[in-house]
Amino acid sequence: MTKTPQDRNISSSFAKGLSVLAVFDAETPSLTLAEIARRTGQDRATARRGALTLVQAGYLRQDGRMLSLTPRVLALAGGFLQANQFGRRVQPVLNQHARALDVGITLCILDQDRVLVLAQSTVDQGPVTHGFTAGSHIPLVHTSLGRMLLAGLPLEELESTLARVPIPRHTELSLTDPMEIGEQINLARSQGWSLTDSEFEPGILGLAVPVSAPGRTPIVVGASLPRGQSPQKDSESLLRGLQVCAGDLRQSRAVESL
Amino acid sequence: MTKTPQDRNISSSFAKGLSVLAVFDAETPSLTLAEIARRTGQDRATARRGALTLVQAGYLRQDGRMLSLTPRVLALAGGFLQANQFGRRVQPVLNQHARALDVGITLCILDQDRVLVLAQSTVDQGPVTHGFTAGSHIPLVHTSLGRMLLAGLPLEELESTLARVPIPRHTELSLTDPMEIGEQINLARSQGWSLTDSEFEPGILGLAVPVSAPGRTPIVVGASLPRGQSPQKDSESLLRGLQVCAGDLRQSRAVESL
DNA sequence: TCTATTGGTTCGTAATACGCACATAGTCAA
DNA sequence: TTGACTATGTGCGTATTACGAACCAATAGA
Repeated sequence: MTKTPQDRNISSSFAKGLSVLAVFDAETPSLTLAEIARRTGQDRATARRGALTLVQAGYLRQDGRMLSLTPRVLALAGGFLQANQFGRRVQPVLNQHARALDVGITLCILDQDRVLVLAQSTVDQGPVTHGFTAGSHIPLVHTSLGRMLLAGLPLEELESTLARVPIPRHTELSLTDPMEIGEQINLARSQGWSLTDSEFEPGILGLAVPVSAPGRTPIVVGASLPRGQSPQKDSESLLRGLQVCAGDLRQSRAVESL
Repeated sequence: MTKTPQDRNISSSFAKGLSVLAVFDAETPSLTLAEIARRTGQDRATARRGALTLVQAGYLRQDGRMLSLTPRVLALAGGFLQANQFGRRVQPVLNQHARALDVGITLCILDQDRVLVLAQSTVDQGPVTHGFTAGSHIPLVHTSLGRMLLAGLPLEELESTLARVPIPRHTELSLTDPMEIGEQINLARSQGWSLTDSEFEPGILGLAVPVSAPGRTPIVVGASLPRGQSPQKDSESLLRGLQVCAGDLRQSRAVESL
């Protein structure tokens, strides 16, 4: 009657618990037990055990019936950031170019069909402030960052991804036809940069260029700027700046093993 | 023969797995299975199951025999940062004051007897660049940030903490007598700021002021500057700047519920 | 008010993770 | 090379563990 050919090397309890920790995202900063159970697809009792374990370990805190993340989760990320010398190698480069170009620069990677912000330069009051930080997720198909990342995928992976991801509609100008989006991605790949115009935020241009070498895990940097009369012209100097920034990052060898 | 009065609400497998994830810190960016087992105090087989589960979940990657964190752990931190609007409320304030004062400003909290960096403004090439980022741990008893944090603890907690933590010796000037350190902490509490001189890095001053209200979970901001002839004088204007910064953070209500 | 949902608890049982043990393969010194 | 040591992978019997249904109490919503 053994019907579960489970991998004895994987701890399913642990995996279930992890998925509890992972349901806390930007949109839902605090959740009830019932919510967690629903989102993880676990039984309420199971989700409760997972959540209580996380509370005991200090990763979650409980205020009444709401559960939310504690600062301790930052320590986990800190391990990654320090291991890759982000503070020493990446952040200074981003800051330097951001200062010179007077824009916020974002470094991103793909993670689970989403764009994950690895690091972001910090310029006072940029024109577009969505409040993204390292660890934030940003839209995939309607941002220059996302499209440039997708352009770095192997073709078959790109196709399956495009077929899989939802295509929301952030603005009137958001492309909704997967074919059109695919073309923009191909364009980005061939020309080596990606420009989006008001597809995520009205009146805002997004510009992104690759950092990683072709064929490797895609990593990109990008920036936003307010749309003027001529998007192409507006972004010309910024494009060159971003390309220099990407070159510096490549040279710093900081993003090679991600 | 039942001898383990275990809490049925806690999943011990999950807790063990979490401790595997937590052993990856700044000093040891990649570990072997045996190392993990040793550090977590778990059986090798147990540690292996935990690690393999983390690999499958995408939080760890395996290169040969070495295991290391993947960028995905950043997403966990992102949940916390976004929930508390760090990108929108905290980072801009830090950046603004950092720019005005021309120093890097660090926002910290206590976590497990360590100083955890919550956020950091990044000024181009500050004098002291340890490469700290959000999620980094910095020394507790020999930095102004750590002492100011300790000064915010209830007295009995402070005592037990001081008795518990190791006291390393970073420089010739590092205080090593717990009593002396305790006095410095008391001084910090009474005067409302903390100054350290070359106790962590030779020739570098550290200055920190509290952000949190007295009695609440301590949160502090601080900065570093090179030591001149007179530490007190050097830091006078910076102290006022940090106090304004702390006031702004208080007003932004961003750090109330940590 | 009534009703639906939630949080908390109990408990029998199936499933699971534990950890010893063994086999193998590197690693370093002598 | 040899030999001692350490690391990794895996099998497996068994005790532990986590599962989830069922139930009650409390809360929220209408």
